[in-house]
Amino acid sequence: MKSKPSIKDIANMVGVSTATISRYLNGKYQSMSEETRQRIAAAIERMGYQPSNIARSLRSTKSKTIAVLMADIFNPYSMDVLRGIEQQCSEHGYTIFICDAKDSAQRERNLIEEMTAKGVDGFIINTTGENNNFIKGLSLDYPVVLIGRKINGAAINTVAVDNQQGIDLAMKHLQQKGCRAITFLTPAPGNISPRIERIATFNQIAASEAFREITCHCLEMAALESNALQDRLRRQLDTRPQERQALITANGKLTLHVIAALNALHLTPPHDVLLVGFDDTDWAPLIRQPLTVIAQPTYEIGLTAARKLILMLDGQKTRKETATTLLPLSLIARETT
Amino acid sequence: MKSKPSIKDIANMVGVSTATISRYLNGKYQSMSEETRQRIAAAIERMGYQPSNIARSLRSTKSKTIAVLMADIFNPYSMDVLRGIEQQCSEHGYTIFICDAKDSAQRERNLIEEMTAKGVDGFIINTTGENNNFIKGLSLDYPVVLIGRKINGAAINTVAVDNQQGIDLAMKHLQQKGCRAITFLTPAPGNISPRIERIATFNQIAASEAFREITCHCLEMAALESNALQDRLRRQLDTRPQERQALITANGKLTLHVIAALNALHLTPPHDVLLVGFDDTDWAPLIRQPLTVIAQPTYEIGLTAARKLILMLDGQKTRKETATTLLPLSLIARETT
DNA sequence: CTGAAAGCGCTTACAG
DNA sequence: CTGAAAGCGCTTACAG
Repeated sequence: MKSKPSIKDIANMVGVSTATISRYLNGKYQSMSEETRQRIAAAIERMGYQPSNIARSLRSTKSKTIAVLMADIFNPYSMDVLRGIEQQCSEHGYTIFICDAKDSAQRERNLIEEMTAKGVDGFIINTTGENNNFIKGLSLDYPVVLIGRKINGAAINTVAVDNQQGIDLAMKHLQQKGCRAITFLTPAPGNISPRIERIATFNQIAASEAFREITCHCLEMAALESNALQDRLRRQLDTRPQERQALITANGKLTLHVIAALNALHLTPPHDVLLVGFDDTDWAPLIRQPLTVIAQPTYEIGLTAARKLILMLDGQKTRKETATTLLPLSLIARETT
Repeated sequence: MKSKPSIKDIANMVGVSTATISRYLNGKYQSMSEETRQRIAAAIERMGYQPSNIARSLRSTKSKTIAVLMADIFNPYSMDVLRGIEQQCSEHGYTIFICDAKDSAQRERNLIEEMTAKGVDGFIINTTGENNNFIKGLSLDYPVVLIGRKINGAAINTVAVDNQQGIDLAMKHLQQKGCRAITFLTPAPGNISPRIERIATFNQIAASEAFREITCHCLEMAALESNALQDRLRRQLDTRPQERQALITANGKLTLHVIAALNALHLTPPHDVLLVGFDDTDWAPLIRQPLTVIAQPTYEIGLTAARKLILMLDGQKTRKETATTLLPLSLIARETT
């Protein structure tokens, strides 16, 4: 392993000081002669020299890296969001550390500390919802953009989705299809804003005049293991066996489990029960019955979040506009409804 | 943004030199008095001091970071592999840069250079197959572990899967189900070793005595867009309309497209055609007909690769054993066959 | 247009 | 048990 050349080697080779090489590296070509510039270029080329980012970071206290923390990276939602973030960041010369909190608040905190120690320039966070004060504190020291999940009363830039609209879309759709009973299946909301918003909107619409004739239930699913889920679904659907019933599932992962349970119960949408899921996953159109879905603009969420953070990082001023960007959801009607 | 305390601040606070603080940080407790040690601990705690990893990296030329390059990160295979890598790395104090080459050789090269500039300690690479010499060169300067895709004649540690066995599993299974025609659908092999191996094994078994009565075709799919694929499949299946036919798809992404095409053609497995796919994706059991699958031990692949690399990094000697670990595939029979 | 010099925050022989 | 000092590879006023 031949040790890599440093700025000093290049300086010696060209016969100038390291300062000049540094200027070259930073594109300050006006402050050197054309000849010097060309000789430096040649030497760098010949030696295959690459400046050390870590040395640069140490000096400039900018590392050109961003930490991206996801509450659960293996949620299909997260994957697409990451794609958007990645695209935007690499375009602007930022590298990202992708971190998975695995739905653990403790892990989330550790990761944040680890990342500050790594010297990242900023954070994009899809939070577990359990570290609100911690993250508020972080946002005082670092540029932070929140994704999907808001933190109450914090002046933190946020990119989220219009959950009211999403639930509205789903319920109107099902109403139109003649459903007489709608059950909303959601994970326990915890401190997670989109879950809270969706549940609140669901209940609100359920209580509205327009839905007087429709029985609405919100069901928090704790356990996702197959038997419990089957039991729960069977009981729920048996309540009104004669009526046209519908299920709304709050995210892609949950949908997958619900479909498995439905299969096991030999219940086929839309005949036995209508089904609308949040998140347009890649398998949604191909499932036993292609799935009607509330699609999140996942790629755009990631893109927007990254763009915001980069604006904060590169922007002339500390752009403290702290806006919450609300992106729209859309309903894609397929065979399950 | 109050600037973070440095080792100097702690040293001043405690009234010792930075050398002593550094020793403390590196756990060299034997070389300081119990009292000093406790006072340092207290000061660090009080100030919320965190050592700067980038400064440490600069000094020690170890960054405790690993670059993970994936040819295509949005392949379901890649996701699970990453999970295994992540788990193993974080357990050993390594942070990973996840990079997506997006199937571009050029991008792959750029990423590698970028990562060396970032000062990573080693590489885990699922290569595009187009940078063999480049990666061989890299492996001379850095610890490298290859994932899934081998590089010919290179002394590089590799974690791969037993593709011969996988194809064998699939074909025997289909033979047993009474198929008279088997078509293997694969992306163009390029320089990608598992594709080459699977195609070779397929042809080899097809030519064997045991398969004399079975018509076997290997079909390289260039375009995945729906119409072209439908046409191609229709033509292939129309060849022998009277016989029991089967399809083997070479990876999860391809499977998804094939299923979509089959749906469009109103062909339902296993009635109209049997279907075995490589990769046990999360949607595989839930598809219109739960999918028979050759499952890769994806998580284990990632885990093993990371473990190998860490052994090279942390190991006392440069363990140049350069073994290729071959992991077994398994067949999960579901409703499509 | 260019260089000398200080310094970013650590680590590590060396000396005591 | 502890410190002074050099140095990792850069950048950046400052001076010319």
